[in-house]
Amino acid sequence: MTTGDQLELLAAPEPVPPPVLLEEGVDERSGEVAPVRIARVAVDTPLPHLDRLFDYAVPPELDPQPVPGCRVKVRFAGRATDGYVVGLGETTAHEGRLAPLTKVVSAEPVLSAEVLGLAREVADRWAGTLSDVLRLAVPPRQAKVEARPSVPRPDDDLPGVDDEVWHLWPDGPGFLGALESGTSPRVVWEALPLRDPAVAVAQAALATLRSGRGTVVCVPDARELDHWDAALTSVLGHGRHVVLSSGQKPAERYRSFLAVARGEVSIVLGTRAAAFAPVHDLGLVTVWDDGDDLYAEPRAPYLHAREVLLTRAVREDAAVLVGGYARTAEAQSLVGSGWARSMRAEAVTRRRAWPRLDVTDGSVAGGAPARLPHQVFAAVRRADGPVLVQVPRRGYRTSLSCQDCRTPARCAACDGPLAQGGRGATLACRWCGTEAPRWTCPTCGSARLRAPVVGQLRTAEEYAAAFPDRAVVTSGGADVLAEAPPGDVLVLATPGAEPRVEGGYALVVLMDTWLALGRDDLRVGEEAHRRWFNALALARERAAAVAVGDPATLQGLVRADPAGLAERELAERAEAHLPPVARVAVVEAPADVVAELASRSWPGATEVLGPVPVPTRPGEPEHDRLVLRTPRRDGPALAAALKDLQSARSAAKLPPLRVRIDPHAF
DNA sequence: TCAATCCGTATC
DNA sequence: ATACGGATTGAC
Repeated sequence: MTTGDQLELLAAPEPVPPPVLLEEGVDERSGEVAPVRIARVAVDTPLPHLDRLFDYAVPPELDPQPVPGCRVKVRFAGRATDGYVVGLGETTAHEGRLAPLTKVVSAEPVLSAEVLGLAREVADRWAGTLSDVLRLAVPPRQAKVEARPSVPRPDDDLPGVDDEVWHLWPDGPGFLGALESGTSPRVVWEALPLRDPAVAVAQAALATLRSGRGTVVCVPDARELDHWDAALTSVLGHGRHVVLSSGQKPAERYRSFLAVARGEVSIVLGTRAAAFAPVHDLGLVTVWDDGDDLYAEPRAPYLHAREVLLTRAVREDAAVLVGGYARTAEAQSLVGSGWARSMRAEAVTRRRAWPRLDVTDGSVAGGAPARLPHQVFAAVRRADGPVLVQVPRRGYRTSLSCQDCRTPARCAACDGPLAQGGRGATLACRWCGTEAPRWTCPTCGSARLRAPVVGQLRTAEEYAAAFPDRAVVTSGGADVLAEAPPGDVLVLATPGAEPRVEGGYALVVLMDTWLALGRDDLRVGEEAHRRWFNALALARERAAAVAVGDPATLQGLVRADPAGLAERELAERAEAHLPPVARVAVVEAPADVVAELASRSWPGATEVLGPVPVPTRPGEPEHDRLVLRTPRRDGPALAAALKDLQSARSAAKLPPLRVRIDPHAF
């Protein structure tokens, strides 16, 4: 070999080693060479820079032997660590010595290839780690449950699909037919009072089951879960679905999970973590009331169950049903892009289904109790049957708005909420920090600002005194009622805590609607309308409804037009460059770290807003917040950049940053 | 010249 | 956390 050749070799880039057979064992009897079995393992480590697969040697004497998807113990960085085998083979790209699997915890394959792929995609989308996502996707093991598998089997024949409940929607029966024939339509569904959405979804799950495919149904909370569980049982009979929720006891939850993982049951009803349920041959994913913030995971990587389900539907070619009385801008964007179809009833049906809504200002007249508008007083006196009064909770985070027309005060630079006393005592944007010393209202030109009035919570005693012929019950806070007693009851409930009542309410009252609009996150309007529609949906047919507030801001509610409202909301988000039209990443960390991040260059057309101080409770360390905003197409690149950042930090033993992609609120 | 020790880095 | 490799230090 000449000197020149050697130099060339030295200058050449590091050669990528081909996968090699590392070690060989010789069978003593035959003398044949037996290759060493290698397990590829997803190791449970919180460190982003170690978020990849590692290979381990499988000792031949290990009992039981590993299978793909099973839980194992391995020695990782010197300590015993949990992991999942994601594959078995005979080659590795690792150049060093392989450590052996320490133990196969159980031969139960709890992590399917589908869920692994989903978890990887989800982790990347939210700049998080596979481990963090797998912790949500696979519940903790319960050995006793594994040993004694016991889910009741259905004891009757599969019923036929009954599309009666879907007749209110012209496309409804066709949708069920498509599911039953094995195709995968995608629908954003505007539900209506008068038909139980849980029964309608149960029929959709049944149609899907009759095509040989499974369904995941997500609902926001335990109260809905109970109702939907009963509805699914009424349609499907016993043993055809399981409930999977974080509220269950560990053994109960794991029993449901195992029944699904083993393919014994293929319809899953649950809260947000059920989005990962390992249903075999997935045919349909459904999410009810996707605007509920309970779908947003409060821990890293702060993912959203609706987005997980949509991702999953694409990966597994499943049908999609995003339903609610109200409609989110996110759901509307699926329609706007043509990805999903909007399913609504005709106008005449919608008018018949929703209660007729009168809007009254807050004027109080003689005869009514203190602070109770006389139109509300009169309507309650007139009502023949149960009455629901939705009372906004006090203590909402309030932002500033116009003194004269109540338009929220927004930042001229980024459309974020203005607040007093962020940095110093000047008026400044809570997102980007831009100061607005001379604010004027873009709607009416007024220069006067006000903090929205936080209304007095009317006490049950006041109502009881005003309506002596009615039993007054309350629901809210720690005491949430699922079902109100029948009869001439008057129910006072905070938004989201409204109980159902047998036969539906004769009257629904929405008190002080402007209070709900005084919050300052990006979903003010959407969230307020969602809660109003959900309350109105508890009314019986031809019920009355009264809203206390400004008729101009309640037009969409009066017209009972959730899709129209969602379209407007989406247009506003587009104009303000907010999700789901744009993608944002909200990063929180100590001020010096955030300052350095603010000066970096970020992928594509990413804008940097801030930093601004995060409002902190006493005793908490002070942090700054940076908002990175980017066109949707650059979302993956931004997430990758943030993941790289987290990796670099964890490799340097620095604490992780709090990174939230498209958070529900910030 | 060699071994003990320190430091940074990878973690199979 | 622990283990390893390379660099550094210090005794002979």
